[in-house]
Amino acid sequence: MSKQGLPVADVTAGACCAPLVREPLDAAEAEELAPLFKALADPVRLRLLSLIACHEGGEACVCELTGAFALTAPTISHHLKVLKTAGLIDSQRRGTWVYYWINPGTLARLSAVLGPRADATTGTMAGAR
Amino acid sequence: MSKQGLPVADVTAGACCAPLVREPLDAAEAEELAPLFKALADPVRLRLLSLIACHEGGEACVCELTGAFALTAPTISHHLKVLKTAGLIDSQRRGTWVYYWINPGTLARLSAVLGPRADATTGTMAGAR
DNA sequence: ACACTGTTTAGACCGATGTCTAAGCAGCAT
DNA sequence: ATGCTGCTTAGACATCGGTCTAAACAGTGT
Repeated sequence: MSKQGLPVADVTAGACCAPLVREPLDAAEAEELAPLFKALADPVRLRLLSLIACHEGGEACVCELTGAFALTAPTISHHLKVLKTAGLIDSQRRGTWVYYWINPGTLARLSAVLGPRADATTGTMAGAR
Repeated sequence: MSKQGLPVADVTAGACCAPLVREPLDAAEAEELAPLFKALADPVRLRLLSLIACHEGGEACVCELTGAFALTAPTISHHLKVLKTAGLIDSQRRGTWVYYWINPGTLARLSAVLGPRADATTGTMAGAR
């Protein structure tokens, strides 16, 4: 159960994850990372991400998310789109409802970039470089 | 000396760092975290942070940073201010030059929030829960 | 076919943000 | 004192971003 326990394996992007504090980020990496942080740079989106990740089964229906905020459905939909475009979540329509789940690889990558010795990414670097 | 070697101890905010994916972020935490991610949500600031962190001695003079970008000094100054306001870096004037260094606690906190098992924060949670 | 519910798209509005130029402040050196 | 260099502040300008309402699209059920 719980997709959150998975070993993360899938690190979406090609660029690897030398922590920010280990070697200087080159311009290209920075351009690539900034939009990810931008997607996280909103309290509503942070909570959405968290709600989705923590929801039983590792996925949540939009209707369950909308209720948690004092915002209209279109606004929630907008935020979900931003998160999805950034690659932080994925979605699928199932009958009437649309379900969203987290893409753990993207999250892990960000954590790795910020972390002083971000190894939580598990096998991704295996001590290399 | 290198302030970056410090044991991090100081995790600025009171709210601690249950990873995003472990339990739902409440509104207050989200409001508090979002500005930190916003500070990171710009390629120039990401590179600045990285340049500062990686610079020998753990600190860098503004004049060394400005050269790395095709931007005017005021713009760099602005970005440094944003990072400083967010608590990601600190600075001190020393004679003619102003030096900036990273506040590793803030960075570690963010990494912990994103990471599935972000332990990099060192003793902060010590395997609890 | 129709109506009803859930979700997204389109467009408008307004405040926030990145960049610049011009000007100010802080130290150092002549 | 005066000027020179390093850095920041102030203000202007253009763009981006979050929110809303209105309307469209997708599925289900009668």
